Amino acid sequence: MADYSISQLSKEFEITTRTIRHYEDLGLLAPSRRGQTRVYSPADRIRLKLILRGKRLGLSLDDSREIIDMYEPGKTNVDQLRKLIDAIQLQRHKLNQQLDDISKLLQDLNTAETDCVEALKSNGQL
Amino acid sequence: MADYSISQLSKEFEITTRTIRHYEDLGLLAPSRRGQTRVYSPADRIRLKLILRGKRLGLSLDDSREIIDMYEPGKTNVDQLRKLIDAIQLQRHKLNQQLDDISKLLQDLNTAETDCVEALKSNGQL
DNA sequence: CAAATACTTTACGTTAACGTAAAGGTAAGT
DNA sequence: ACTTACCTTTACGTTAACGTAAAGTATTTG
Repeated sequence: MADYSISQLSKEFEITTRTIRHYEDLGLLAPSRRGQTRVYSPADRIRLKLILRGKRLGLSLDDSREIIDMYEPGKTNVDQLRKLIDAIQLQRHKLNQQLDDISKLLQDLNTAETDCVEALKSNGQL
Repeated sequence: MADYSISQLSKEFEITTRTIRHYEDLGLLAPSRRGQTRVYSPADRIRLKLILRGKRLGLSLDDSREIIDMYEPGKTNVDQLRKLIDAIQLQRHKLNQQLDDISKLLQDLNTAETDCVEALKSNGQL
């Protein structure tokens, strides 16, 4: 219990219902149904949260699906586990690259900002 | 001096020349010309670098252009400076959000990885 | 019980960010 | 002079990620 309707989720995460259905079309979500109507479990909600986090990080929906599927149970096959570990390393590498990019950008923003503030000061305008 | 051709840049950054010309079409780059041929200055090269960094962070090309334009000189107008500072704050906010997202994802990856390794160990396969 | 509200599927439209020819100009090497 | 290697513009094609409209079903509310 404590399930969600599609519009509830769309409001909570500020996306359209179309978007949520789109994720289902691509196999990223698989809510159960009550009759014809979609019913989202807390687990479904978490999956959606992960998808949106991936989006903020610039991942494609396909990438997100792969990552999310990493957390799924039933990974009994040894080869699958090895492939998973490889995929994880790769993702970690990408994320560390992003961290680097971000810290550089933040530095640049700081520089730009102090430049602005200085310029304003020297105009006696601040 | 120390200028670049379009193919040099495309090789250095592992993108196609089409991509570079596309950025010019969108007003992100404005190389000079020798005759009809594009000539990229070191400053142009830096701009391209910034664009690609933005891309890795999931920014749109329009977003990147706005950010890049922050670093440009000739920002004498006071109102412009104020707007710039606001834009910088906003970008900083987004980047901090991304930092948060990434650290969470890295945590998840760690968990997933140790789970994998454990599963392999218990199979006597590692 | 009628009207509004929320849900559904189907399907064509749109935007961003390029890909992919096509058709041609220029400059260097042999 | 001919081929090879870059360069150019123009223009239609493609993919991802939805938007948007149409047409219908189901439930809730005045």
